[in-house]
Amino acid sequence: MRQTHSTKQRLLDAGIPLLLEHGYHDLGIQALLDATGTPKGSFYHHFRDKEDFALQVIDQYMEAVHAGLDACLGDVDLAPLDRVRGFFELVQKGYKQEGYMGCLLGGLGQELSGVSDVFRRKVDRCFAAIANRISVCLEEARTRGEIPLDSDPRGMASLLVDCWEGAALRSRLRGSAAPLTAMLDFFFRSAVAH
Amino acid sequence: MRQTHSTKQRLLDAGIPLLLEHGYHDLGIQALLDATGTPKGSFYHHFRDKEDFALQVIDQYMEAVHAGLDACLGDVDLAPLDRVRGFFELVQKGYKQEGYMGCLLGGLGQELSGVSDVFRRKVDRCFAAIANRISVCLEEARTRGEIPLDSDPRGMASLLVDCWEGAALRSRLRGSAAPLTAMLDFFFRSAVAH
DNA sequence: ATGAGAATAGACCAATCGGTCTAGTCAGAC
DNA sequence: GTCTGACTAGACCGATTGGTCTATTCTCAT
Repeated sequence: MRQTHSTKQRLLDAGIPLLLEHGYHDLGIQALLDATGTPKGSFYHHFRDKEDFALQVIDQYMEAVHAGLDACLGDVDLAPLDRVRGFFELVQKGYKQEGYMGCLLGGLGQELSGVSDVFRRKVDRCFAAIANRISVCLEEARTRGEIPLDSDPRGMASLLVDCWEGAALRSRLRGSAAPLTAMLDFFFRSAVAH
Repeated sequence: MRQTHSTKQRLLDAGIPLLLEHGYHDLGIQALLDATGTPKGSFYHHFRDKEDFALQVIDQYMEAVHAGLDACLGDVDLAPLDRVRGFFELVQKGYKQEGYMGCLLGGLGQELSGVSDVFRRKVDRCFAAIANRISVCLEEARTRGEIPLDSDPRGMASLLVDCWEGAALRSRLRGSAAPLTAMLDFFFRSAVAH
């Protein structure tokens, strides 16, 4: 395997911003090939088809997300609730760098969930995985008394992810971080005292 | 103009569920034509092109939304906050009837905002219009003391719409109303007492 | 050195895409 | 009746789509 790694990786890396911008159906294989200087034969050597490619791009995206979660949620110097907020602020910085194109999961989820159960379930599992990790932190916040004892960490984590996605869409539409920060402010203020 | 009205209207009516399910790029003109028994000539008589059609479908969708707002927000027998909640519960009923396909604005906004400024701005204006009408009700709630006097009705309304869209996406992914009700419960509980 | 398999390279394919074009049909104005 | 413009009807078009195929080149183990 000569430089299989670099070619396949190059395609996956280019896939994230291209799928973010164009979505699935508007991104032609040829456009991806042109953008990366890859011949078609290579693409179909490394990927079964376009769907396989997009699914692996999602995996690639999720690796970065989990790396962000690792970095933020594991910071024991911070209070649990601040770790969670820190994660979303990190993601927000990423959005800004990409020019506020929102979240790949939200984009592909919206475009494809009506037409493909594979993508629908895949994206849902990704959201559930993120919420799951956040709920651990929220549970710790609960036992520490940072949030009310009768809070529901799992429900709150899922809600947080859902609302974040909505704010990310709006942020994309407006090309601004305002909807994201407004959402975080509201959520964390409400979570502490309800 | 013989039955221009019924043909054009038939296309627009069919466009809402078809665009909801397939999104923009996956909905071929021919599929729309087949679904409605319309010859291609008629389509291009009534619409400049596919984009023009989709934009008019959005207008059609917004008419229903504004009708729902009229019905709910004008109900003076209810407290202002309950009117707002009533609106979203009405929308939620609609989602259920369509099999939880989410919101057309969110779907097209996600798919097309990276690729078309026309759609990006259009969808953003639609969200802003909805939030605007809701903010009037929230302002009334504020002066009546239903929510804290230092609340920001405009910001809250925008936030509510954004988070709703996120919950609608999740509801679509899971084929369930749970994310929608969870979101509403959290928001209205938090809005009252912050 | 050579054989094997991984990877590259791009010509090629049928199908579908959005859109155009011309012909014909229809209702109402005069 | 007949003229006019709105509307229907679908054949047709070039471009592009996702995907296949064969030929070639490269790397590494032996």
